Amino acid sequence: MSRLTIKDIAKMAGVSPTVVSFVINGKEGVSPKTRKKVEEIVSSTNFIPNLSSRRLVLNKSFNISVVIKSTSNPFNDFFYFEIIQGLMEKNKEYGYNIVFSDLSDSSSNSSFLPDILERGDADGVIFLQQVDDLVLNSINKRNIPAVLIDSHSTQTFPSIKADYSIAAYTATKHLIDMGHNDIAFISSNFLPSFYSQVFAGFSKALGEKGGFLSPDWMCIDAIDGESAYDAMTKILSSPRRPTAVFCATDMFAISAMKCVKDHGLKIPEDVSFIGIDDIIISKYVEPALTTIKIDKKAMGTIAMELIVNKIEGKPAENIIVPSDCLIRRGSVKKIEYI
Amino acid sequence: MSRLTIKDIAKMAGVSPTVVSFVINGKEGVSPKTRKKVEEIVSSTNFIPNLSSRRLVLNKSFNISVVIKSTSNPFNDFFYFEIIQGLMEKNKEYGYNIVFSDLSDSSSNSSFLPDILERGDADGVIFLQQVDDLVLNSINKRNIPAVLIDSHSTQTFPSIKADYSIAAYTATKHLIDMGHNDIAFISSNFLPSFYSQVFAGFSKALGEKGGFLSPDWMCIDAIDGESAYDAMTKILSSPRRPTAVFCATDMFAISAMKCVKDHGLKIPEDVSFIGIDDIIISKYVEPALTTIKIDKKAMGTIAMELIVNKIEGKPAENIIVPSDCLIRRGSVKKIEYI
DNA sequence: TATTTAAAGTAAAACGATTTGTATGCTCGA
DNA sequence: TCGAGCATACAAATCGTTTTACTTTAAATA
Repeated sequence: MSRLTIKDIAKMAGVSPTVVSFVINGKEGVSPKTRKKVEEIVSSTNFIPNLSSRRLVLNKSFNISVVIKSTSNPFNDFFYFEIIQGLMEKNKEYGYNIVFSDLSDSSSNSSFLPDILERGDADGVIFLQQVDDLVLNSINKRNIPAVLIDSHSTQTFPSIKADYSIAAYTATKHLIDMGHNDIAFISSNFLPSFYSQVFAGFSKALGEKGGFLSPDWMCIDAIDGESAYDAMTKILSSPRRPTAVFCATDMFAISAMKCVKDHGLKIPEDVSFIGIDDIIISKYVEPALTTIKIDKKAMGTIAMELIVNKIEGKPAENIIVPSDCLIRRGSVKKIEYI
Repeated sequence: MSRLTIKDIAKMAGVSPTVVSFVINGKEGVSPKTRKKVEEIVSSTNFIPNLSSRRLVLNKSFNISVVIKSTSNPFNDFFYFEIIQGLMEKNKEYGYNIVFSDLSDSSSNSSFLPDILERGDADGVIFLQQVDDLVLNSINKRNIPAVLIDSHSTQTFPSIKADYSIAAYTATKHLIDMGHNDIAFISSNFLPSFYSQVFAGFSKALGEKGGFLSPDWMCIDAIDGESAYDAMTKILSSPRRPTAVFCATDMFAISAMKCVKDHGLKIPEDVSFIGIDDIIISKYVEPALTTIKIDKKAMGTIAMELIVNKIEGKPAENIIVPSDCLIRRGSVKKIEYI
């Protein structure tokens, strides 16, 4: 027994397929009486119109492609998953298929795009994290509705970003409020936009209080856990030791903390730490990491809204999610001046 | 300018659409000469046949639904993501769309299935983690090819499982080999199959060496981080203290370790710990957790193979992935008997 | 009552592929 | 030379919807 078609329903209701289609799609031109009759049959038979044929005639795939880079470091997985939960939750309102693709699979073709986009099998695409400009160019050429999440791209696409300047400011200010004056800085300059935001926020807070900024304590080229560890080693080898370390990401913070512990120092007694992101691990390291929460789930729900707007031809602006939520945990010591 | 169709290609090649279709699908009945001509035009125009129409005529969605429970605890995210990476990697060979759905969205309908399955818009489905029997019944009724990952269901579906009996045995044996005799046990009995495997492995190892099994140290009803913490509290309050704790999951281990630290005891000097799973966090806690690796990525790639076999009508057996890989880190102390 | 107008319903043509059945041309053997 | 047999190629039907253009029916107007 194969699935019911619209013709079957039409026959059962004693009307033409057109009427059934009208009823299902809530269109005008059907009398209340027949509308009701059709509706009853539709619901009693649990009829759902065949999606393949709708796709064909409407020239719409009902797919939204979500692109990730599986080659990135495992810490990103935490981000991804929270974002994805946001996407899926919001999508319940829309009913698209959320299709995952990995950017690395584009090696097969020449356009740098995942296969699903190449085939024209998605109504829109959401990119998680940083995307290559080559990819975005292809997207532009093909006129595919796209939304970027947390990307520091020069291209103009609707995007959802965190304000890392505010995050860095909030974090640094907290250190200062807790009595710290000698603060080290570990960040990445790999993404210029990210870096300039972080540095702006950091130095603004420091400037307000006339804090001390030692070149020995400035590390701007961390890129992963290892390099953050190395950066911390260098900072510890400088003549003076900072009382606190500001880290542009929780990942940097966790690795740098490990370095400090390996040197036999105590956190936060000897050195305090603060990060940005609030990844899941941060709650479980010893001591738990004080950090600024970046609400990835919210980024997901907003991304879903934006992409659907874009698909439907409505305007889709850039959104910046609040990024000043301080999560106090155990990695920052309050310095009392007696 | 809209996409090329098979008719356009046919016209350009001076043949009928039938021939183009045959060439694209590698079918017999086309002369080498025309085949070559068509192939050239197809590749020079980058022609890709419209998927929607293929779906309609072939009655195939080219979608595989991957079902997760977003309501589960955040630790699961780690599993999920590794599995998903395995799925996607293997899928490069097949070219399906990997579509995510959340089981909790089934509240809208009465069949307990995610919408995509309800609509008949997936050729198969992969369930991550434990699934309700109600759901599986619906799947059975609808004859949807399905594969279960790491599920302890009574129903018969092709599945990919870890052997937690071997894992527990390997873990416990390691503790014994390291000189431990007094070993506590923290597990969940929420899933009977999981529990019986874990206990079998644990007690087998203990039995071989005539180890000591104290009822004070047996906790079988942990369910999450909190309850594992509480279980550990109880164990510590017993008259004698174990030298090591076996935990059925890394999550339990990490929480129980926290409890031990909160009691002012040292790991592994005072108490040793071993877990099962090797989730990402385990590497970052203090001390890093010694554990048995469950290869989630492999489970993903195998799941993809199984579901495609099932879809294509080939046999798909049950697979048990090796579960005896010990990851030695810092949470187990070697007891020297002088 | 005759005529106009709006409302309700339908038949048929799309959408773009696959596939079946048929026609054409060619080679080969008798 | 004729027909059988085979390899190629094609026309047309099909999948299940949506949508356009048209027909019927009923109500409203004069």
